[in-house]
Amino acid sequence: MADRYEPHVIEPKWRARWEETRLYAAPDDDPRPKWYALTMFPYPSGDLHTGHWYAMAPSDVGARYRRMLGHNVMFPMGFDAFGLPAENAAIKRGIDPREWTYQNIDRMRGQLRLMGASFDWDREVVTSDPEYYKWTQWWFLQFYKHGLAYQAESLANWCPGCQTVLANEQVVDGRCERSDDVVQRKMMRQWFFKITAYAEELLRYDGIEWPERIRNMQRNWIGRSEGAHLDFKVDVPGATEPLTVFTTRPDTVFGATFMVIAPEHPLVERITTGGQRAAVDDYVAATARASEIDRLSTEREKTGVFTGAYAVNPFNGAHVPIWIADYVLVTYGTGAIMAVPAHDERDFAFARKYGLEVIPVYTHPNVDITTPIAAAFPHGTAMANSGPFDGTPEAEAVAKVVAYAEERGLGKGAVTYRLRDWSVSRQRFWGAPLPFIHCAKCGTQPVPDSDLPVVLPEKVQFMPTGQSPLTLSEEWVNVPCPNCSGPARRETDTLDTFMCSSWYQMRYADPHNPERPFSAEAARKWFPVDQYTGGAEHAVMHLLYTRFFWKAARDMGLVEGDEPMARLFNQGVVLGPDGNRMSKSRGNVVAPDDQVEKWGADCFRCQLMFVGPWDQGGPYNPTGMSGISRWLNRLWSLVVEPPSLIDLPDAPATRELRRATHKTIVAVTEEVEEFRFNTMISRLMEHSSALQRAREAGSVDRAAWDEGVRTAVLLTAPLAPHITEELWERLGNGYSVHTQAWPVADRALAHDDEVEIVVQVNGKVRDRLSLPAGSSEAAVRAAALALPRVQQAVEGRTVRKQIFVPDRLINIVV
RNA sequence: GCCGAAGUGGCGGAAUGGCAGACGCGGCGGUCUCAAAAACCGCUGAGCACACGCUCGUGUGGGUUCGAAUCCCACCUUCGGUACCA
Repeated sequence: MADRYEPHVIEPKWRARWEETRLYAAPDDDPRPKWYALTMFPYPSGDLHTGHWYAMAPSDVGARYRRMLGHNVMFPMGFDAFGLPAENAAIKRGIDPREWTYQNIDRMRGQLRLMGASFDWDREVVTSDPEYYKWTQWWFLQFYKHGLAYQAESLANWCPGCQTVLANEQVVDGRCERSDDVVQRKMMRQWFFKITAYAEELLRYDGIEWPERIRNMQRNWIGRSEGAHLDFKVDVPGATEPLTVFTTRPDTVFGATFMVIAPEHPLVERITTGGQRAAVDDYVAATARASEIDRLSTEREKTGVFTGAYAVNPFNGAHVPIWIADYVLVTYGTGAIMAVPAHDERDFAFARKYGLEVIPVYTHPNVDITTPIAAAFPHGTAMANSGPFDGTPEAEAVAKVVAYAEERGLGKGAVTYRLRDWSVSRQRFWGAPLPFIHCAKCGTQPVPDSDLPVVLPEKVQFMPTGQSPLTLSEEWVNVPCPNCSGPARRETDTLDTFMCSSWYQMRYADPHNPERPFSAEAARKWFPVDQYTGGAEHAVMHLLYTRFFWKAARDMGLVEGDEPMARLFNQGVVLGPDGNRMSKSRGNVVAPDDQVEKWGADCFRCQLMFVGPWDQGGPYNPTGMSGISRWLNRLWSLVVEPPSLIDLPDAPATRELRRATHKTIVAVTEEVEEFRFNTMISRLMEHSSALQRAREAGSVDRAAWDEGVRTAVLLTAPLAPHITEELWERLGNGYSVHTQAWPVADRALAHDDEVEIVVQVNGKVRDRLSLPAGSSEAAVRAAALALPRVQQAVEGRTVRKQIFVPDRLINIVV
C-alpha cells in the first residue's frame, strides 16, 4: 500500500475532521492548566497574504506544542474590522462598508482555514459586530466615569487624505501612517484618553518577558525627563500669572539670557507690545501654515520674533527678553523655555542669529569663560557666574538649585513626559460611535449603559469630500437628551480602531457574554495572555495602548494583575524572493493560496519557518520548497514503507538509532521552546536521514524503529499538522496526534558512548581522537601524545601547558 | 544627530570562547532507467598540492586569550526606531 503523499487529498480531509470534532476548542471547565496563546488578529483587507502566514503559522506551532505538553490551550482568532479601507471602498465604488467588510471576512476565514492552524473558531470576535462594539462603547463610558476620558479643544494632527484626526502614534515623520499624506495641524474639539496618567507605570515591565527592543521603543516614546518647573515673572503691566518653564537644567538658570515661548502659547496674545505686534502676528500666522514636517526639520535654521516683553529671572532679578520661536513646541513641557545659550546648542544658534547675550555659568577645563565662547558646552566642572552657587560641582548642582527654588517658592522639581494623551476621536463613519449626546442645556451627556450599543445607521450617503455620513444622518443625529429629554444631538465622531484592539484579548475569554465584556470567572480562568506574538511595528501603538487599557481596567477592579501579556515575541518581516518587501508594484508577491495548491499547507508553513530565525524575517525562497517537500515525502515513506523489522535490542545499530531519536527530542524541545523553528526543522531532517540510513542498511530492530518513527511524527506534528495526523493514523494510533503527549527524552539513551576529542598543538588542530565519553585528562593526554602527527609537532620542544575541556578538546602548548 | 539590531560559501542560514559553514537551495558527478522525471548515493569556501597534506578565510583595523565568527576598542556598511522634547 505504498501510496504517495498527496497533500491536497489529506489536508482538507483532516481539517474537516478537526472542525467536526472541535478538536481545538478550549473549554472553560477543563481542569488542565490553561495556556492562552495569541497572535495579532488581522484587518479584513479581503486577502490573506504571506505576511499573515509568517506571523500566524509559527504562533500556531507554539500553541500546538503547549497543547501536547498537557495544557488546555486557547488560541483564538478574530477580525479587527473597523477602519478606513472599508469606508474608502464605499466612497470610491459605492459599496456599503458593512457589506465590503463582511464579505472580506468570509473570504479570509476560508483562507485562514487553509493554514490548518489550531484556532478556536467558537471564540471568534469581529470588532465591527454591534455585540462587540457595544462593549467598546461601554469601556469608553467606564474610562469617562473614572476620569480617564475627556474632551478638549486642542491642536490636532489632521490627515487631509483620511479626513480625520490622528493620534501622535499614527504620525510617522510628519506623515499619516496609513495614507502617507502630510499631516496638518488644526485646532479641534477631540476626545482623549489620559494615558499620560500611566506614563510612569508604563515604563516598568516587572514580571513580564517582553523583547528589549520593544521596551526600548516604548521607553523612548514615553520619553521621561527629570528637571524642574521654574516661575519667571512677566514684566508687563497687568500680567499677574508667572511664565512657567520646564527645564532639565535648572542648574544653568543664571545663564538664562532670554525666554522662548511657542507661537501658540496663550501668553503671546497678552504680552506682545504694540511695536512688535505686526511682526509677531505674521510669525504666528506663518507657523500655523507650516506643515509639521517643515517645522520639525532639525536642519532648518531657527527663526523667531521678539515680543517686546521681558521676564524677570527669579534667581538674580535679571530682565530678559521674551521671544517666540517655532523650535519651542506648545505640546511639550509648558510650551516655554528659559534659553541658556552657553550650554544648549539650539539656544546658542538662536542667540548668535539674533545677537542675544551669552553667559556661561560653568567652568570648563578647555574653555575660557571670561571671553566670548565659540560654541555651547552642555557640561562643565563647577558652577560660575551663579551668585551663591559658584563653585558647586556639576554633580550636585541640579539638586542644590532645585532645593533652593523650592525653599523660596521659585519653582519645584518636575518630571515631564514626551508621551501625550491618546487622541481617540475620528471624524469617520466606519468605527464605533462615541456614546455621547450633546445637549444645549445639559452639555455633553453619556449615553446610558442601558441604551448601548449606539448602532451605526444603515443606508447612509458617502460623500466624496470624505465628510462622515454620520453628520448628515439627521434622523440618527437628532435624539432627546438623556438628562432633560430636550432636543439634543449625538456625538458624530467614532472611536480610533486601536481602541477596539486594546481589549480584544479580553473578549476572547468570554466572547458571547451579553451581560458584560467578560465574566469575572472567565477573567480569572484565562488572563493574562501567556504568549503573544505579532509585529514590532505596533510597538508604540497597539502594544502600548493595550498595556494602558489593561492597567486602567485593573484600577477599575475589572481585571487582576498589572500586565495583559506575560510573554511577547515579535516576528520579523517576510520579504519577497528578491529580498524586497512584497508589493504588487514590485511584482514579487507570493500568494499563500497558490503555494498551498502547489505544495500543500504543511509544506508552505514549514518553508516559511525554515528560511531563517523567526524574529529576523527575511526573503521567502520558493525554490527552497523542494527541500521541505523532499523531507515531508521522506517522512511519509518512512511510515508507509518500513524496513523488515526483527528483534535486535543489543545491536550497535539499534543503540545508534535510539540515540539519534533521543538526541532529537532533546534538541527539538529546546528549539520549539525558544521559537527557533529553522534549526528545529533541520534537526528533524537529520533525524529523518538517520531513519533513512537505518532502513537502507537492512533489517532494523522493531522497537527502535517504531520509537524512531513515532517520535518523528510527534515532534513534527506542531509544524506540519496535516501530514502527521495522517501518518499517526497509518501507524495504527487513535485520533488525534495533536492531543498526544510531547515525547520525553531518556537522557541516558541520548548520551554518547564515544566522543570525538579535538587534539590541538598551540591552538591548531592536529588530529582527532575517538575515546569513551568521560575519559580523564591523563588518558586523553596519553592518547594524544601517542598520535604521530602530535609527536611530530611536539618533538624537540617542551610542553609548557595544556588545556583540557572534557569530551571536547585537548590543547598542548609547547 | 541619538538609541537599537545585524554584517559568515553562489544563495537562505548554523555555530555565542573550543573542529567555521549544521540543515536546506543551487551546482557537479554517480546509481536506477531504452530515455527522462522522481528517488537514492557522493562531492561542493578559496588557493597551493591536485595523492598523504599545507596555507588562507566569518565587513575593516587593532587588542585580550593556549584558543575569537563569538569578548573588548576604533572604524565602515546595511536595516529598524526616533529626532528642535528644553
